[in-house]
Amino acid sequence: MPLKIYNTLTRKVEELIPGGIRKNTPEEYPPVTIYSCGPTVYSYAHIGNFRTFISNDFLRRYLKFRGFRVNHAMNITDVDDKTIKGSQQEGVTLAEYTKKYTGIFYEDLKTLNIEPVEHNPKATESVDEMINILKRIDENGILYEKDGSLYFNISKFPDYGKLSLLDKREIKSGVSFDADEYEKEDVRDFALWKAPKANEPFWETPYGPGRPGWHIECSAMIRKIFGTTIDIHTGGVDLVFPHHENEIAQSEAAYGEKFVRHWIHTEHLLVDGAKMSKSAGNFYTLRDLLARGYSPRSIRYLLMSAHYKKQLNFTLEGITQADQALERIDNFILRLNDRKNTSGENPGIENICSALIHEFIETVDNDLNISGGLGVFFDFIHKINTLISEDKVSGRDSEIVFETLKKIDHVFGFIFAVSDETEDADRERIDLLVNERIEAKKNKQFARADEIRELLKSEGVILEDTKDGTRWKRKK
RNA sequence: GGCGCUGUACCCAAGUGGUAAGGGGCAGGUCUGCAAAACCUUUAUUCAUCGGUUCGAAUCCGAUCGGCGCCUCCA
Repeated sequence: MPLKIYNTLTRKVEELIPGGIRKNTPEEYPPVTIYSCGPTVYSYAHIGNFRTFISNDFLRRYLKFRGFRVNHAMNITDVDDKTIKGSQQEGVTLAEYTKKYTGIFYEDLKTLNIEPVEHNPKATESVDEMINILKRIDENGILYEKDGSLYFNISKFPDYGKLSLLDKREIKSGVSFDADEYEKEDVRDFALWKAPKANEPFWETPYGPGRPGWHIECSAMIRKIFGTTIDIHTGGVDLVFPHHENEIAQSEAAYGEKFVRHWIHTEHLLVDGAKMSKSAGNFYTLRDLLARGYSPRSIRYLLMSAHYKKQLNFTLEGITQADQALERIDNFILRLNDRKNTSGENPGIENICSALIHEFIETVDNDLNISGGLGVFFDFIHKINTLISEDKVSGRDSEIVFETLKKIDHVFGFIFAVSDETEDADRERIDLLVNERIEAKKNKQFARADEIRELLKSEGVILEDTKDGTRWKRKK
């Protein structure tokens, strides 16, 4: 069973064939080249941004889990209207300004347990490659200059519009296509290079000074890192038009070869059923949510748990539900830990574990069906839980289960990766109290036992009396 | 107006021709000194509505109604 993913360009679910030449196993393929449109570092990224980045992270992790090697780049857009404006308002250089928000962005990625990727190119460090592309487009007669800016001539690139089905679109009357204050021959031509304005940073080129148009940044970084056709290009749906359409036009017009094999677009996150916006009061950054006491792990779970091609309606209630799902996983791990010192061996465990891996792959291979994968995973927990209740899981068995959980967590990143669950400083004291309570119960001093239970409860520690003894956990 | 996503139980959410996964919640049960927690069991003759194709449809086709997004910077 091959891994299949929906391709925005062809509008079909297609097998992923890295390098374009079919091989027998994932390991035989060349590394999967992936480019993800990253953030513009002008402010804190919001949770909608992180939905896309988590969906990219899931793709990357799953490919590795399946045995593919990956070579993944995510850019940092560190020059555009917003970053320039922001730096001017704060009275700092563009570089200082973007450095601050780039740092914050990386911190947030780490908080959400999003894996670092192999390359993080910056637009400002890729200007040489942009000039190369400008030259090639110029040589091919598709570039024109007007008032110091350079434009892409859509009429000379017949393939223009194939990603966004532009020929099928009709322009709503009243929508201005000329909103960026630059003169163009055709309203749909787009700026490759923008003439410098007063007090704005600029770079020297053979075509004169100026700064990059937004779209050419990505084309240049992809060329610089990967050189040729890449396997996967990802981004949010809003980037289909015009950003990705323009990337295709530039790169293919410049180099005459296929730009990208698979386009993957993550649908938008809604908040309380509507588009997130500051004016609507439903705009959240990651840090807003953390300040309200929600855990990064729950947020990761929630953002990950729905299929990438469907809009995800984010609610605070949803985080709570995600948190409860995670608690089921945590309780499972606690129960598993309790089996550590039991002896014996249940041959059925190994079968259940390998069945989980097989079913998981079979499910998720179908266009990254994460919800289905979660279903398979919770089924597995249920099966093992039942065996634990029947006393049919030994210490050795539990180790096999743990190994399986670790494998799956390479994809999920929320089973064990719990940065917010550090070693409890009060562990010793709590253990002592718990033991005192066990003694009290033995001696039928129930008043004292209840007193200890209440004391710990007031500190947020929950005791669980099981038939094998008492264990405790922190209330979330 | 065009394009795209979408409508599955109280909430979240899989399932694209073979008879409704999973999580939360609710309700029972087990365990317990009592509780709590945990675990177990149960919870949609039905998939927005209407019609069609088919031996068979949530899944395909047509119509209708509804939610959301994009078409302007945007993950």
